[in-house]
Amino acid sequence: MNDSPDRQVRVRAAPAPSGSLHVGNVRTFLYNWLHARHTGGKFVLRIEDTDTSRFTEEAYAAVLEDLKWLRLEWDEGPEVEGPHAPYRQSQRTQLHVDAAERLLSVGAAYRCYCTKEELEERRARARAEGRRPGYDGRCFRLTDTEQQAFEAEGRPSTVRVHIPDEGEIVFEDRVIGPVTTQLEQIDDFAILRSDGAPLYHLAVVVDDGLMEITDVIRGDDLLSNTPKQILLHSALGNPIPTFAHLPQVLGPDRKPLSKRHGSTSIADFREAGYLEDALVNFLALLGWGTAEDTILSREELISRFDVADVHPSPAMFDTKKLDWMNGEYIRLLDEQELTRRVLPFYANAGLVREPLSDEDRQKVDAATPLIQTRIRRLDEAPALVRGLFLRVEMDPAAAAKAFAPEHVPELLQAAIETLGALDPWTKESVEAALRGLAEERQLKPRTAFAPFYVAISGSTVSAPVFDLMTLIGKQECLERLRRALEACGH
RNA sequence: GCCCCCAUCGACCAGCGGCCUAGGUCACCACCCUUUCAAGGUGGUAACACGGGUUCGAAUCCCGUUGGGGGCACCA
Repeated sequence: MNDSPDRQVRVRAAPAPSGSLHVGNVRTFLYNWLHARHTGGKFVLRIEDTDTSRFTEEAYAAVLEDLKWLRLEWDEGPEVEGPHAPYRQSQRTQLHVDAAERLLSVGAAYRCYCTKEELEERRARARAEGRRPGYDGRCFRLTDTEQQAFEAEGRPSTVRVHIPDEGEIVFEDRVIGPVTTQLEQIDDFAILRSDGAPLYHLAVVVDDGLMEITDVIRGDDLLSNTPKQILLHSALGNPIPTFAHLPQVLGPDRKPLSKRHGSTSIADFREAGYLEDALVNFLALLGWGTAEDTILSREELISRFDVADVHPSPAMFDTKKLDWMNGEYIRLLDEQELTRRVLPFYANAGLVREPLSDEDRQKVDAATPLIQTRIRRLDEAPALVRGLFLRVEMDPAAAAKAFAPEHVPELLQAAIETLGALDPWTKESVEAALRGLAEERQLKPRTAFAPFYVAISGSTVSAPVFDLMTLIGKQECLERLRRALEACGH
């Protein structure tokens, strides 16, 4: 637990905006959010957009949109602001540069005049000789006269922090456990580019310090770099935050989840008809969980979550389980809400056009209970009720199978006659009529009704056919049955 | 190459020295229910990577091996 009485928990999410968020990053943000809510702390959103060549305003907007959709609301950050504004790293460079100057003035950092080419060449050589390819610290050993000479010739310089060769740095990671690093493994890394721009580690540490971040929860790709950041924090006189490194989220091939595994962005999942609560529930359980329960509300997640319980081993993103869980959440929705959510999918599939006509409105409402137990994703809904809105083509394979039995033409003919005379046209009367026909012919329901599914829905994967027929109306049903009869070869 | 991290059913989680003949969930299989498809119900298959220790006792602690992942940038 981190409910240390002396300071309120402050965590942050620090996305580099490159478009819609990757689900792996979302899990990291979710854990931060859960930790903040669980401890009654603050969740800060800081956008790490320092590499201006890579980040666009659209990408930035997409990040905020994703977080809002997931309802991972932030207490400080863009739009809501707060005492540590600005919350976009690109607007904080002066702060970072000032910190670098301070490190320079106290001798914790020094200027390095090595060129990129020199460094690359030395790195390549080190690798070839089996040595660690980091910086060898030679500019730290520059004499004053050598340095003045470089300055006089106007040679550009980066700023590096000096790391002692001896000693070790130990920190207690809340998911990994104690982590020890020998200082000889850490090179004098750069904190300012030769054009004066601050580098990642500097920016993170300065901002985490200024924003009084107490608990850093992030991906374990930063685990090996954490000692560097601890060193920087100390050099800057910051309190050292606690760290929790989350293992990677894996794809089905056990490789880190990436675009080549297909959909990985929140936008993709939203468009496929996943519900935000299902995604949150599912992601929360990737790397953390309880023994018995899997469907957990946000409140339950918040009260049970503890970073210390997070698995140190990587977890695979299992779409099958997500689909199941999403289906559970769809069934939890009330009909009105589900209707509201599937409507865009109907429109997108060309079944209806907004604003809805009265007739379509009625059909859309009536369709909801028919699809609710039949879909796992919202985008599966249109296929089940296409026949409700359109005179759909009959699926050739389904038709071939359903119309093959010898009794089918006669059955369809009888149905056309019986239904043609049916009054009133209600679900009960339609069902009774068709069941009657099946019984007279001693047909089992499943074989008897297959032709009707194909005739009305175009397929045997469909919402229940009696409901559809009732909603479609007598005349249209008769039309489709006649069409089916013709397709049988009559 | 060097350093660091990880290792329970196919997947996610439970297990934190005896309650384990290893539990739950997804997936899978079978059966039931059923107008198709689902949903629902019942049951089932299935795992402690390997090898050494420590201990009366190990899935649980330690060490190796193997296998995965990450880091070693004037990227973030």
